[in-house]
Amino acid sequence: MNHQLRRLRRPPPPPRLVRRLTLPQSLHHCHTSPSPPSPSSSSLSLSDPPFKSTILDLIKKQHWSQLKPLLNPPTTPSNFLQELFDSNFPSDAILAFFRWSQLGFQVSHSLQHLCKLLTLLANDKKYSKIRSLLHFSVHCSQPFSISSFFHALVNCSDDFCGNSVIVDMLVLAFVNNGKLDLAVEGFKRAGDYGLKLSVLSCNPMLGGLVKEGKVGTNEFVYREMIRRRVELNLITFNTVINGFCKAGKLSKAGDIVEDMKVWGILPNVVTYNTLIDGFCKKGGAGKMYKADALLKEMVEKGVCPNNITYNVLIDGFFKDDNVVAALRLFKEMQEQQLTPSVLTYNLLIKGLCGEGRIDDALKLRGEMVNLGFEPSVVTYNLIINGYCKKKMLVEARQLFDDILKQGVEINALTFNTLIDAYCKSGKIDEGIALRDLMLTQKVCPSVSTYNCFIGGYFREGNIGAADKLLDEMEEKGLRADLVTYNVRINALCKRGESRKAVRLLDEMSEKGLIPSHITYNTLMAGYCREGNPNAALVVRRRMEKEGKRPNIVSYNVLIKGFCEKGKLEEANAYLNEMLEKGLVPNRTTYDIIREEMMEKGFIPDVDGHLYTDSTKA
DNA sequence: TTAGGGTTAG
Repeated sequence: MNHQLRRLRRPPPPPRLVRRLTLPQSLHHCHTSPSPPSPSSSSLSLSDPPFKSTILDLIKKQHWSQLKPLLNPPTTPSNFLQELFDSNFPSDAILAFFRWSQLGFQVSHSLQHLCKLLTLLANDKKYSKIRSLLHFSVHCSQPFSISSFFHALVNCSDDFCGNSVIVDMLVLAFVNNGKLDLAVEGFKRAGDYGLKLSVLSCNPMLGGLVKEGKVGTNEFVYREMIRRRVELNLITFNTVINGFCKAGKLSKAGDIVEDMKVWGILPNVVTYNTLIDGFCKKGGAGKMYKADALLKEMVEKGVCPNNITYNVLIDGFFKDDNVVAALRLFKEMQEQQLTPSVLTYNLLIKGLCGEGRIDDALKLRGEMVNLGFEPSVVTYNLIINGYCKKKMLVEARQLFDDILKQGVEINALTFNTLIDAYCKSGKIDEGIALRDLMLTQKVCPSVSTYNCFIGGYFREGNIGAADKLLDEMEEKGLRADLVTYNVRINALCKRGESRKAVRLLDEMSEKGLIPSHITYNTLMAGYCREGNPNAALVVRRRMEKEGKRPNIVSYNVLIKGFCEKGKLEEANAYLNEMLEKGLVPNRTTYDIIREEMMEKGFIPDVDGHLYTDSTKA
């Protein structure tokens, strides 16, 4: 211990206590072991062995009330702590005092003291205590800057390994407390100091970055980990692959799979599931073909698909409007002896409801109950939504009342689904009654609840009521979100005030909200409806400047806009551009073409290209 | 210690 302490490069010691610590009278009688200090010694220092062991005993037994009188002015918790350091108290005891004094006296110890304690614990290899101390410090104490932490740490110790462990756990503490920016800053600074971090902190940090959609930082950390020779593991690769997949950067995800090979790490079922999900959700044209090919590849390579593999694919095929393939996979899953979960059934119920096949969805609910699965609130929300989309409001309400009676824990989403359906069918009063029920059921109306009502009032043309709700929402501390703005923009566009609506884009960016495809498409549709497709093109440029490529709906809007203006050449040009970009035309695209262009002699072929009778010949 | 589901907006 002494040897280790000598290795600490200490800053000049703070002045010793002016007054030597004085043992309160009560303490002369209460300590049992070791032998009490002599009654004559009313003034003692922690360097006196008997007094030291008394204090140590009090700390170990957590007899704080007896310790408290020692901390009266001019002694402070901080200089008492310094005494503990100077008197070579064991790290455990110092830690116990540190935490108690922070909680009991609401003091935040200095970074110097924190780092000193951390290095003591590192010397003693008490890593779980370092982890919890840092978690506590990041969670409860005054915020501190990364640079001052590093400064204090290297002043305390030049032990490379110990300091690396401490910083590793500091980064982890930031991640676990949702302070990702600080975690990344700590990671960068560790590189400046040449400290070596591990996957214990880097993997969770990568995971956090994926959740927040920060794909650029995710890639930076990954590359930096390789450069700093951090020993990457399977989880590192899977997490980075997930980051790229979520951002739609599938070829980069593929590059990481190649990196894995270089490292001699084989992709596992998580790797494949992540990639398959990436293709299902962001794969563009032919995505399900590629996803299916990945399923075959994993089987060939001896990686066994699991529940999640099938869930992801079933969801993907439903979203691709391929009900047959989705149901085939459900069957295949059971043939593989894989038991579907509640989630699997929910995906199937969602898919069937989306196709309007409520009866089939209900049959599946029966099947899952027979198999012993308890339908979740998600299951019910899906079925209620299915009824609502088919305008079967009576059935939706009946199911809602039933599950309420059964004691299913319905949530804001359940209410919102039904409220929105009422608002859309002109029964806003019924919606309001439901909101009252929400309050009695102790379910808090959310921003989405307000969005449903605001949309409803706008649809009715009751601008005053909508504006009032917007104010009420803010008063209640609920901040308008992306959908709120989309609803407002849509309302303005429908009233022929697209120019006013465009101004809301600036308000959004002031509030830190990023407009979505829907935002821009709504604006473009607004201008097109006003007979001004060229203004829609200006919106499109703005959208592209913000890094968003037009999607199918964007093209549909433009094609329709130019069609209605009789500018068929332009309409056709946008259709071709859409096909060149690998976007797959949907039903709306065909409808637009049929309605607007077929009478002009154009006919769409199966690829979505247009031809006339003469070109076909 | 990494992968999968529900509402509102085009």
